[in-house]
Amino acid sequence: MSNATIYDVAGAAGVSLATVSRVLNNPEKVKEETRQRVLKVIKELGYRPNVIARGLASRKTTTVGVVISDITRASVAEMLGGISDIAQNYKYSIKLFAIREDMDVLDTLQDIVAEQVDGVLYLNDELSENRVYDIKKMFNSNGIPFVFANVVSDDAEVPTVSIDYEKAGYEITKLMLNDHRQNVYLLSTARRYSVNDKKEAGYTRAMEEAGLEPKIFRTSGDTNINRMHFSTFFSDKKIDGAIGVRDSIAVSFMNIARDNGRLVPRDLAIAGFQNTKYALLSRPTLTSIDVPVYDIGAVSMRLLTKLMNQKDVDNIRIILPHYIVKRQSTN
Amino acid sequence: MSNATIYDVAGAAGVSLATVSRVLNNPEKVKEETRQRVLKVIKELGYRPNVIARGLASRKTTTVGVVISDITRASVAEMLGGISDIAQNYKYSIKLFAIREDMDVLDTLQDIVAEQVDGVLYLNDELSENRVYDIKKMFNSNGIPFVFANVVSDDAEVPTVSIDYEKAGYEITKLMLNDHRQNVYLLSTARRYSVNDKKEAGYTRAMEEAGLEPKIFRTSGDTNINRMHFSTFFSDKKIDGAIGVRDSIAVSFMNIARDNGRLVPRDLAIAGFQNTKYALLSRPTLTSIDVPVYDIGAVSMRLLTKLMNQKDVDNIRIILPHYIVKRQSTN
DNA sequence: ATTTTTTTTGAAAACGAATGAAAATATTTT
DNA sequence: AAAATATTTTCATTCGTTTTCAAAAAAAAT
Repeated sequence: MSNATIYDVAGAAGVSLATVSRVLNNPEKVKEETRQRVLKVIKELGYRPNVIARGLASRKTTTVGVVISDITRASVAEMLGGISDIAQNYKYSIKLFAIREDMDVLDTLQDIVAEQVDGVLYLNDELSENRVYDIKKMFNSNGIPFVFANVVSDDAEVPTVSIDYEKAGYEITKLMLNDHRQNVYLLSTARRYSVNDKKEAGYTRAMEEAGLEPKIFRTSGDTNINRMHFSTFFSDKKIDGAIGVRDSIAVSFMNIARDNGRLVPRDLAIAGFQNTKYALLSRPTLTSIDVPVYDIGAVSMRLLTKLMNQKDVDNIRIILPHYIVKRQSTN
Repeated sequence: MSNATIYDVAGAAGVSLATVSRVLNNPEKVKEETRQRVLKVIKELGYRPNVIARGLASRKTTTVGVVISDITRASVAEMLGGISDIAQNYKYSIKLFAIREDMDVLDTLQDIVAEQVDGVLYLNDELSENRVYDIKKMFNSNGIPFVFANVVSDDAEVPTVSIDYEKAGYEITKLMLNDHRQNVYLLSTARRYSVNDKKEAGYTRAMEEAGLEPKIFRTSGDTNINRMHFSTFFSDKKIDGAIGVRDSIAVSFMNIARDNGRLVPRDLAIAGFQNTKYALLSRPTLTSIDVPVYDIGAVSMRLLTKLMNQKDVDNIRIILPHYIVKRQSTN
């Protein structure tokens, strides 16, 4: 049990605990000589300050709460990777809070507040504008800094980090239209939320500019259900282009199209969003919008540290660049 | 700022803070009538006990540390899903600790100890037996319960949850041999660690039983490097079966085999490990060993809660069942 | 109506560190 | 060498809970 406390260190070094505390937190305030002595004892005893006690006394836990819904999704995991790397640089710990469908979100957030985290990172692209507003209000009233990662919101006071999804939707649609495709579908999700709304907006803008009717098909995320839904496409619809709001949707659509005898990309161009490994491992490989998920995580975390340290931040709404990775599934 | 403390509650309810504390922690010890009164005030004030202060006083944080290396890997993320669900049931919070290549593991673990977590879950299938031993020693000397998830170790005192990888390796190899394949390769990783050692052992046993020479090919995890390495296979080697220690390895090998004109499964049978989404989204779909990753996470967490609560646990080495999911890449 | 037993409450001491004010020591100025 | 000033260290309090011990109140037994 190497449970040396600050008292043990103080005793062994022949100083008061205040001095030990200062060696750790304000080293410049203690004389070089005593500092070295204390440092030596600290090393000998293998002392590490009890993070909980420190948290109580200083009212800072150097811990950030990260709120996620489905960690299983590749993008979430990768974002977490970015967060974790930066958090480590700034010596913050990460507490994970998974929000399940059946839970009262605001109530859970209250719990997070009780956990005394110094700030919160909210990862969830499936948020509606109303939800964002509620969450903002709740954290503000508790004085807890927060950042939304990969969320878009029209509220200029909400700190967010994401890409310009409208533009991305526009560009990828444009890519197909320039290739003389006439029947380009957007495969979106059944549930509505702001990120996908933007993609849809961009898609719609491109279609309308070209004098074409936008055709949005909504599906659940589930792969098996998709198979059923998608099959209907190939009986009569003369589809020649499809954009999935996620790579996994695009890939499973592509597989089913090929099962139905369509040649990709000759008969049918397909593209996805997110540029995950699916896009790379599929055959043909999938054209996809590269969303810098890792960076979104990293940048959010960096923004959050600034907010936590009261630095006046010039820009709380960060848009990162995206680009289209062209692969075999489009011309 | 809804920062009601236990004092505020005590004051408003006209009782001492000890009573309020009891209402929360030993409700049966306080008279029904006062309990209701206190509970009412708690609700009115929106009081939630400060988790940090509680942690200091009780020396329990109801927090578990989860140690991971690469969260990006699908299996890790899914395991985390299982952990998170169970942790929530038992009201434990999760603190995430990512260990990077360049870090001193033992030193990091000391930090985790300083964080006062009640227990630790170590997720990492890439551990050597020595490492496991060091980690065990370190946690034992600090009296912190721990469980290794998806790790195999020969040390009977180390709590682990995993599947029988040796058996799985044997079975999947057997599947190919029964199909009269003669040149079955195992595609393993360059770095050695116990989980893959077991897979290799199972593969080797099956091959030797059949009087065939085991052929293990070691590759890095990187997809691009794989491409180079794998290509050499198709110039002269008369390979007719391949087992990847991960789905992603198997899929990328399969893609390259097809690029080289091999027909799967006619010329070449392929199988993977883990049964991830890759296996499902690849064409042909990939035969794979289903490792119940979510369950491994969930069961580890449950085992850990038992250990944290000093319950005498009958079995600290849990083997979960696996099964082979046969798909198009094998006959 | 006492006394005894049981239940319910409160006062006060932890828990381990941070911190502002005061004391001690060292340094500079005169 | 004393006074003034600056630096370093210690003292005492605080953070918001849990928990022990003892006192008070209520219930049961006489």
